[in-house]
Amino acid sequence: MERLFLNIAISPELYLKDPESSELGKKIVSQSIYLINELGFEGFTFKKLSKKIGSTESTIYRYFENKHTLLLYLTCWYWSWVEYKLVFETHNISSPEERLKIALNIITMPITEDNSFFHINEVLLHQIIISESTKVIYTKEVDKENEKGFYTVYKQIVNRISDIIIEINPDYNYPHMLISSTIDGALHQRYFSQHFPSLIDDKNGKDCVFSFYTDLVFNAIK
Amino acid sequence: MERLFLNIAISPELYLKDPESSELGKKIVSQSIYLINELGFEGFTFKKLSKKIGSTESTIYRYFENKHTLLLYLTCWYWSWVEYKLVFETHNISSPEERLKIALNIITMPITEDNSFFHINEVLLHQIIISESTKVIYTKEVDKENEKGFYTVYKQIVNRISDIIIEINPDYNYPHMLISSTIDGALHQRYFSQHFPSLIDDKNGKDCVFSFYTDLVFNAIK
DNA sequence: GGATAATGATAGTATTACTATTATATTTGT
DNA sequence: ACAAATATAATAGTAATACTATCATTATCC
Repeated sequence: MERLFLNIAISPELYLKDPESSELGKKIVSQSIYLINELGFEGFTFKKLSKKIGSTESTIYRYFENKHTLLLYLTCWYWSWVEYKLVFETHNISSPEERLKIALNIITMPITEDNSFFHINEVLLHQIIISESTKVIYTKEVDKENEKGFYTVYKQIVNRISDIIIEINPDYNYPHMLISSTIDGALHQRYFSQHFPSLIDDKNGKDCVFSFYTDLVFNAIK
Repeated sequence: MERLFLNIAISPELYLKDPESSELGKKIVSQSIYLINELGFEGFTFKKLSKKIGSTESTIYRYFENKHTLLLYLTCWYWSWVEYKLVFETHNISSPEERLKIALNIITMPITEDNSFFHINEVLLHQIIISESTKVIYTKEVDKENEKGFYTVYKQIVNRISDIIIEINPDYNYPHMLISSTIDGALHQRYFSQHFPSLIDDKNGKDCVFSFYTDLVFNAIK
């Protein structure tokens, strides 16, 4: 993908001070990605992050309410980036089957290179989405956070791809469930391939997560 | 399901003292289920649990190393119970298609009644599996815990159902991935139906999670 | 009835997840 | 260039969490 000047817009309710507005803010975000990967979300603290970036705990608290909100910020960034790729790469392609293939590629394939659009390492962010993002949603605060619109980007992605499915087969009954279970399942399968390889069927050389879901989706809707 | 005298065997490495061996132990397990549901796993502490059961923190620590291990114990119990149901209900059924349907029913349908075999409320335990069980597996300790065999029951379930699939269609390439993604996807979709209903396609009266996955699996393997 | 084991009561520690205060830089407007 | 505003650093403090340790008190078991 070529280098572009684009901005990923994140809901201002997710931060106290926009981390994009200062060098320190960008450092908080970029270094948190390394640290969460290294320590896991449970082991990650603002104190450790402040030490890593040579700042203080209280300064980080001026940007983010707490570490949960920071993780939510990162996941929103990720899904906004995925949505951008989705729109960009399916643009001007008339065949809905072709568009669906591209979409499945985007949501199920591993991120292998960091495009360095931003101060954000996309490869490591993807790894956080795989290993830590369920912790954002599985809390007692989901409904409150959902009302605030923090999950709308994710829902938009599901809706966009569902629309392609309905275009291909208007009679298919479960487009949303098919896509949300593909998105989340693909992340889950990547985690499994890292930790429970016996549950992964990868005989052939191809990326089995991608081919499994492509096969699954096209068989389901045809 | 009829009342039976059966024991669910849990790896002794999961506890310091077997909670099944005393009334207090059973109380710890049974009441933890209510409290985790009420507070969420993050809000749940041994201190609060000890207060609820009229005991002390240190006593609970004599049974379980920490709250993570207790949750792991609960999930192992749940999957052992599911495996038991799987074996029992598919027994003596010759048609693999029929057995697959039964298996899909067991892994995707909601638990609506508490059979009271035990001191464990299965309806609430299922809710914990839906809302909290990802937290057991998505930690930095997965590999270590996997080596200790804490996830073998889950893997056995996947293998059992995969075997049925191979019996139906020996050429299907992704039996393990299909089943693990169905098991986890069904839990995920139940959570979504509780918190993100717009992503659930339930036009007809039937249980859409069950019918979605039945449709999906049979189309994938045929 | 004495030994053994289980539980209760209490105390203590390091860490976490913050909040508050003040001092020192840095930026900005004029 | 200089005052005013703002951002950050340094430090301290608090309540809660996740434990560990000790010792007294009850049950139970041979």
